[in-house]
Amino acid sequence: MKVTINDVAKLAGVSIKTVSRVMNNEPSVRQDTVDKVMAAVKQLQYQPNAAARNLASSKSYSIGYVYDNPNAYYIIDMQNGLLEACRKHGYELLIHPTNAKSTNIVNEVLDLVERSRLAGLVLTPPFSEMPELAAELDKKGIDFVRIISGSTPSDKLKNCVLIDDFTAAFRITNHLLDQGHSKLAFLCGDEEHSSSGERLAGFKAALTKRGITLNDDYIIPGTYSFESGVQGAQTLLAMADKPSAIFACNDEIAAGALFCARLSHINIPAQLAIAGFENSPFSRQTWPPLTTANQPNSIIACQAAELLFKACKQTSANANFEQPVFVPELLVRESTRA
Amino acid sequence: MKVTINDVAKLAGVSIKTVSRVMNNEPSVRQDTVDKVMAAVKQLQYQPNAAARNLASSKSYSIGYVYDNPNAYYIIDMQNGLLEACRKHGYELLIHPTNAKSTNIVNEVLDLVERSRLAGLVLTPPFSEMPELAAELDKKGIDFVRIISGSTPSDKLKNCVLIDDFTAAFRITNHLLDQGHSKLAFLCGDEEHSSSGERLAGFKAALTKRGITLNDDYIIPGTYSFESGVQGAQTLLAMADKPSAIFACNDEIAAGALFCARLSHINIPAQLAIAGFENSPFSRQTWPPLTTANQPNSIIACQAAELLFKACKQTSANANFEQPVFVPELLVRESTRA
DNA sequence: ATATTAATGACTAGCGCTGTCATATCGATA
DNA sequence: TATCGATATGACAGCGCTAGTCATTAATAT
Repeated sequence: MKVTINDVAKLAGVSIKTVSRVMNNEPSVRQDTVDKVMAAVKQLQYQPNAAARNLASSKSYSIGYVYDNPNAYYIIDMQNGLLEACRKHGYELLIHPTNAKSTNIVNEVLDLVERSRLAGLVLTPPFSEMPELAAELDKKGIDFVRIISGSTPSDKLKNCVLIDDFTAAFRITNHLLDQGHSKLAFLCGDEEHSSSGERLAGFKAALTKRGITLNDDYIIPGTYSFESGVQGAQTLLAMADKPSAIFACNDEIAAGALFCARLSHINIPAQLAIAGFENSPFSRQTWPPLTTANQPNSIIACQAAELLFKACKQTSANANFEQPVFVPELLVRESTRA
Repeated sequence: MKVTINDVAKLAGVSIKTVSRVMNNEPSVRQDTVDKVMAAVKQLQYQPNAAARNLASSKSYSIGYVYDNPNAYYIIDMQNGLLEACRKHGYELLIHPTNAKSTNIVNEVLDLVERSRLAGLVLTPPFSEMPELAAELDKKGIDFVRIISGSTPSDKLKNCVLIDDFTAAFRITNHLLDQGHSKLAFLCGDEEHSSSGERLAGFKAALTKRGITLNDDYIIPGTYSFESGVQGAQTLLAMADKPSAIFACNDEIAAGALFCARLSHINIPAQLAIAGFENSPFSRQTWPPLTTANQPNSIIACQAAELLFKACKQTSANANFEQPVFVPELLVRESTRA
């Protein structure tokens, strides 16, 4: 019934110490010994007792995912990616949704790590973009990986997985320009999310490159929400000189803009092109379907977790982080097709 | 730095065993002793080490949430509700998405419980509707709570939280009838989800009560997906005698139907009324917004977890389960408003 | 064959808590 | 006040594993 390390040792004909060595990937175990042990493990379906392991080694085999994001699809994708990596490496995932704006969020996270004896943390925006959090975690020697908006690996972003929102936004904007639009508006997401800034920067860069003058009035601040999209579009459509295309910072905003356009009996895309970002499931389900950029969230999350596991294994001294960069890919759909 | 039970015992002037008793709410500890200990706990900010607890007691303070549902909003809501209850009771939540159709799902779940030493399980459809799973869990003495579609508490549903889809569907149908419709169609969800059957039953009951003859051709089998809604609506709209209202088994399906209606240039709700179910966030964001029924998922989940914790504490012998029933509430929006 | 290194095992000591069982304390009764 | 049953508390072992220390053996080099 309950298989312990002893049973494995007996079956493999080695000492429990050796089994322990194998289970923990310690060096200086001969390959055929490893094989013998692994065979026994498989035969007995041995699963080390996590509690005992944690207790004895005072570090756990679980990582935490701290998030505060209203987008369910995003979270689920992230979770699934993280879980995939966790399963592969025998870790457990502890999810910790919380309010990013709470005053002592740093302490809350620190508490979480201590209480649950977490081996590490995966942070997504806005947590991945809090310098004071990163600093504190570093100080305490807590391993973590951040998923963050950015295009260029750098020393400051040591333990980061980068999402190149800039380039993706640049491409979406180019697509809009290719459709013959020149009066482009931009609906921003939350200011404190750097993705919003990056996307806006990509948007501006594309205009500049084509020599198109940017109309500052066409840049509408907002948040990553449907309501914000409705409002933003309202503002734009009330202008004497309306834009002919809207680039929304994400699909929710774009869906809001679409909703507003429909209220105003404006034909999409004939009278107004709308593009989103993120490739949420519903971006295919709006009418017309939204042009957007696909962010492979679960793959990104999986990579982030892999990176974290690597980090956990090496001493911080010789830490040598890769910085994978993902460029969301342009998906052209009817909402912008001439 | 690290506070152990010893520190608390010393400060409170009692033995560690007594502290343990207090921490576990065991009876036969005098009130003033409890107070002394709790004061020490508070002063030292003591947090019991979960790993040690698990190891010593061979049962853990985590529960599992097993699910297989494509609906991200649903999952997130459930998770949040479960987490709320977990935090309150000092439990941890282990999420376990998996494929419900895999052949040996029962073993997989059993494995999960054993490997992670789970204290209990929360099951949502379709897992909550697998008699063989429930039987096996019962046999192994594993505590679990099911969230399930049903209206009447009964012995067979001992450890269940019920969602009264029947009544909710009955009310939605009544609303449709009140709008003057008499040619009502129904787009089914997955057959293996009993919610689909319950909702259909409620639909039929409402028609019967009003003495309206049911057109069997108007009942379209399908799955809980947008695509299914598109297809179902296509079938209905291709009929010589089209229905004037569609009741979709959930919002996704309704959104699909909406999409299809738009493709066919059919005006909603003037030419066709469409109602959904679930109150997904996007049901407010379609055009026009969808009439639906609100299922308070996170509250339901929280209740389920509470029930589970109760179950964990009592011996199965004197188990005395409540069976809370939730009736999703009708939300009338533009998609059905005359 | 011998020196040198790499693999492995035997043993021990915990990790921080809970379970068992023995002991101490208490209130009530005779 | 002595006695008893019930209640409250403590001493101690052990959960299953890791990690350290040496001692021992096997593999490789000289």
